[in-house]
Amino acid sequence: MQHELHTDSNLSISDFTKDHGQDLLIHVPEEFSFTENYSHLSTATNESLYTLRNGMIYKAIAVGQEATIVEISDYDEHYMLIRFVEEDQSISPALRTGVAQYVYDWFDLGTDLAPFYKMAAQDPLLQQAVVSFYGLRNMGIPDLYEAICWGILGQQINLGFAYTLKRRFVEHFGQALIYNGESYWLFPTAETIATLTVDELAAAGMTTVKKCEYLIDTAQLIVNGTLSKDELLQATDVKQAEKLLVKIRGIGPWTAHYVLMRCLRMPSAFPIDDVGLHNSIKHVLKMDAKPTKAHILELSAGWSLWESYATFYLWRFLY
DNA sequence: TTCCAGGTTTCCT
DNA sequence: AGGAAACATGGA
Repeated sequence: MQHELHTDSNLSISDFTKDHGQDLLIHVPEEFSFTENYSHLSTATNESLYTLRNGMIYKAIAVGQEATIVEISDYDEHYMLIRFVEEDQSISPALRTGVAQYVYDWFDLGTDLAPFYKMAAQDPLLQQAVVSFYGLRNMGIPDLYEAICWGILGQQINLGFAYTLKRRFVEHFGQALIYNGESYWLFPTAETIATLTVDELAAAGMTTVKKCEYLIDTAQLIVNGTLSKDELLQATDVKQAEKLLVKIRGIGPWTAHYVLMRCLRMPSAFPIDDVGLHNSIKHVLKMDAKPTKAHILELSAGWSLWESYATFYLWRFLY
């Protein structure tokens, strides 16, 4: 798998961060626009896991058993600023490093987008996208359980309702950190959900019974170690990783690729069945009907190793 | 009421 | 392996 990743794994997070008093500066690559990523985040309706205010991002982040609330903002051309907002909280070195790692992963700062932009400039579907959204990163979901849940919740329902379900799930079973009287939520842990019953999830407003089963089953697989990021990363390629995921009830090809794209960061992950992707292609090419799968395969023939970024950029047209 | 939504499972050649 | 049918549920 390593040969497929666009990142340099020999570097550690400390190579990208520096202290700024109590706060932290994190280095951003050249092809990066804070505004563009902020604007992407602002398209989420009814998001329960972060808050946007005055150009700054507020989010609770857990690292092991610790957690804190951070404020992320644009600093200068080369850095973002991560501020630990809880005044009298002492931040352990492990938490500090973990937060930096999380933000680095969340914004996918390790990917060199130059080759993608070069390819996209010649691609009829992508050339407009990469101009319009220059500096946008594939903002991911670093936590595997969260990524799988979000995939499952989003299956075959409109996105607005998916956000409603996620909020109910988070606010019933997640943990809230309080700052200035406002709650900042951590996504429920697999450990928490693994012990619940379908009835308990249903009582929390998770109206689709099948989804409840899938959420609990996958939580148990993660808790008992059957399913992990390490296991998936050891797959030789996307196809094999997909096989590992699709074995699980509730995870089909779409969810598998969605998770491989947004959590495992596999460049070739490609949720080709995604109705949003279809609508976006239809929009960009001014088509009367949604493209067929065969047509999409043709259109994406030149995207090798950038399928996931291409998809992410095309989605951006939908909002 | 009908149709659609960031699909998956089941069942069928 | 690949394809059609069944399935579930809220919102427009």
